[in-house]
Amino acid sequence: MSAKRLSRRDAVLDAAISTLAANPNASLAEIAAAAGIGRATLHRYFGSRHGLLNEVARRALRDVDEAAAGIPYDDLSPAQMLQAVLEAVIPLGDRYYFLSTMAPSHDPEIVAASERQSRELADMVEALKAGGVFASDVPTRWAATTLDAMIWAGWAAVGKGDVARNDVVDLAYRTIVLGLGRNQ
Amino acid sequence: MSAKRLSRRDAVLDAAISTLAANPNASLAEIAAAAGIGRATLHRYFGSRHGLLNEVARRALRDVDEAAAGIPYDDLSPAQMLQAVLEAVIPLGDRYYFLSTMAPSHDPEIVAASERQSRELADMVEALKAGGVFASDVPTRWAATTLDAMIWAGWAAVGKGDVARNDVVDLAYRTIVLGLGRNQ
DNA sequence: CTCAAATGAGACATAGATGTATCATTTTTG
DNA sequence: CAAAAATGATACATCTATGTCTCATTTGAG
Repeated sequence: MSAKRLSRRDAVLDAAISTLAANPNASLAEIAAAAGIGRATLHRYFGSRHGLLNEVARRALRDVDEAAAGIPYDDLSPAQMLQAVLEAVIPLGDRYYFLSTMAPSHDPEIVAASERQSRELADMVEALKAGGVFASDVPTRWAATTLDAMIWAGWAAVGKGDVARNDVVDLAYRTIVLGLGRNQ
Repeated sequence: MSAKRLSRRDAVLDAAISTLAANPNASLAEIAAAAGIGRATLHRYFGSRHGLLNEVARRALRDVDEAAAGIPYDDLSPAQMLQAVLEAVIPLGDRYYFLSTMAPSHDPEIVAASERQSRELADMVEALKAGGVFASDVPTRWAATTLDAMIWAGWAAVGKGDVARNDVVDLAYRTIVLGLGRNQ
């Protein structure tokens, strides 16, 4: 049963992320209802609201890590790498949103992992600059800000129905590459 | 006294927007403390939390309208118009954030005003396309999404200290114009 | 199939937020 | 200055969310 229970846990965490992304004030009762389980079971799984938020944050961090780890960086040009990252990460826009707005900032482990991911994003920006994809005079922090914003905005636009799911990566890619690239 | 009281009301609304932008779950006690007034006075002014959120939304809509109204559209090229809009609106990023995430969606007047502002943004995108600033093959909804995202991201980046206040408009302008522009 | 584990539903106590009322004090108005 | 209005502090009742517990029922393992 442990395997099944694990997958159920994951499903509950998924529902929690969706619900919280739609309404950051969602109560545990709403989250439990969205997950299709009883409120008592939610407490059995995660103890407290704090425990739930903690696990959601860890799950979000892990999802982003796994998506990034699946990219064959060595076989790709810098531009292809950017495209692959967008392809992998835009569907995780709700994770991004959760981490940047309501992640528990008390847990040092979560803070450390968030900072590591920010650092990795900055490293990618530097690589894109070195590879000539981004202009060298664009500040790295601004480029990273823009990437984050496009990832979340792309995900949100799909959710609102403003952009087709199959178009969003190309649109975001084009906007980023031209917007931060060297204007030849 | 009415003038003074009005300005005080405005100051309280300002504090409420700041506090709520930092923490959407902020209690009325926190908001009152941030505004430097007693919790009872907050109730005297706005009745209930719902009433406060309502007034904050109206204030945010009005601020954006006023900022937009101060722009001399007729004397500006399309590109200058975009720059002027960014200059006027990025400092209102917290208003934007509030309106897009926690505005009361029950009040038809607020919903209507929000929709009108979205329409005006879309109209500006069309004007920028017609003026050759934006590429004609960029979907209008995506361009509007990108503008919104850059406004909020720019404001947030200044708040986090990632970008200098005096740089953010130029950075956002460049990123938008190149990102959505015709790649010549 | 049988039994142990897990679950859902509900009761319950508690804590925090909200809304109302009161009163002494301060501020504004005339 | 004197009256009126507004404010802050406080007390109070209420409501909601949270966390714990129990028990009948369901589910899964052996």
